[in-house]
Amino acid sequence: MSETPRSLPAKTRRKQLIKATIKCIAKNGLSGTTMADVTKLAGLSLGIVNLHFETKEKLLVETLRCITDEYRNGWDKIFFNENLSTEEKIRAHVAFDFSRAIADRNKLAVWFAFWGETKSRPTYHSICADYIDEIAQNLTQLFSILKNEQNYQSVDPELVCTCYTALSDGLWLALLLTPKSFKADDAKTIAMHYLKTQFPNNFTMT
Amino acid sequence: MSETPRSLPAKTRRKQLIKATIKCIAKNGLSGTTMADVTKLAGLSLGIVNLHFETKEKLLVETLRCITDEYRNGWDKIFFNENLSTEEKIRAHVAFDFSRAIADRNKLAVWFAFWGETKSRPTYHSICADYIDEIAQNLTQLFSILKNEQNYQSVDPELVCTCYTALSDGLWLALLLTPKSFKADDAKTIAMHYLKTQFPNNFTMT
DNA sequence: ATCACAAATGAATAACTATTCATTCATTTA
DNA sequence: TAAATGAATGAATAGTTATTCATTTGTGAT
Repeated sequence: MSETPRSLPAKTRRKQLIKATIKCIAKNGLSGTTMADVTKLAGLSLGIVNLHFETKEKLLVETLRCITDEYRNGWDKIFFNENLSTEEKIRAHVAFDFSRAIADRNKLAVWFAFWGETKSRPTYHSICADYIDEIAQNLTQLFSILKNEQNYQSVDPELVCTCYTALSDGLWLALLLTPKSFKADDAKTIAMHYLKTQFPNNFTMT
Repeated sequence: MSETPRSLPAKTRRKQLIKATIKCIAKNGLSGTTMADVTKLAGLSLGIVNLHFETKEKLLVETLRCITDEYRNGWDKIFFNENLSTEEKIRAHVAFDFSRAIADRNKLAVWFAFWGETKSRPTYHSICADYIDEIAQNLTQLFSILKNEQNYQSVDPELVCTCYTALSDGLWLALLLTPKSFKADDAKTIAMHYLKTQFPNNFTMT
């Protein structure tokens, strides 16, 4: 019998509850997410969240941290991969932004749910501010290196970074709001279209 | 004495309550917005929302409709202004997107709060889907006209519209998340930077 | 087998919040 | 000026939901 054991390592349980929270936020919104919903979705008992996270608020914070960490880790793997050229790293970054794992509609709903609350919740805000800054620095650096390697005269790496990042966030919104007519591949095409305008020698050919 | 009269036309009261709701969502988030907060912010009594909107949910829906209408109306004024050239209309659109009235941080918080819930609330979703479609059609048309007027060979108006729209949404997010280091003027610069890549003859000079 | 321990349960509780509606109050009408 | 009207009030109510904790249950040690 491979029944789920009643007792499980704390880390596994926490992960299980966070996964249920993501599903629940996507399904009911942040304001409609209750402890009863989350625990039912996880197939566990009502009291379990308080056992593993103390409060609902802490569960939510850990959920946000989970998806920001996932994004940051994926991005680090690309940035610090010695086998990739600068161009390949940028390509990999775009592919990552619109991959199954990241551009998943449930997770997108969670991102936007928390973004909508950053103004009122300093904790959410600082978790977001953290990774945003780190990734902006790394991405700017990649654009800067590519500019020098390939002698692009008029490119402003910092501006291109801000522009690409905003574009990517906005494309995520389109994936969330109009999933029927707009797919991850369309988003990727548009992101590459922008990069082509800045680095025609690198991103024009497939 | 110019005290606020105790009794006021229903429309005025409704507007007053919607304004308070916007402030409240910005201050406390959608999940932290209570009837008590909204009415206190409006300087009115607890029961008044139910008197004018029946339920909290209906107040929220009208709040969303209020900001989408404001956006749509502003945009219509530009699009149907016979005194503006196509280029001027596009310029005016960018200026509008990052104007005081639209790129206001309270209102941005409201946009994102509702976007974060569209997946779970069909009503919110359909209100958004509505205006998105209309504006996309109009904006695509402007790009298409400009392309033909000025003989831009390789421009794809629909793609440019999707790209500009996503970029603009993403820049709004940046204004919401990093208000200290990123201002409306920076956002405008970046939006124009993108348009320059597509229509260098029109948007390169100030 | 038995015991001891830790994890999990879920009924009960406490806290919160939307909604109701009898009453108050300002304005208008006669 | 008095009566009628209906907008506004806010205490009371009803419903919802986070949290607690006494009890149950599975697991590993002896």
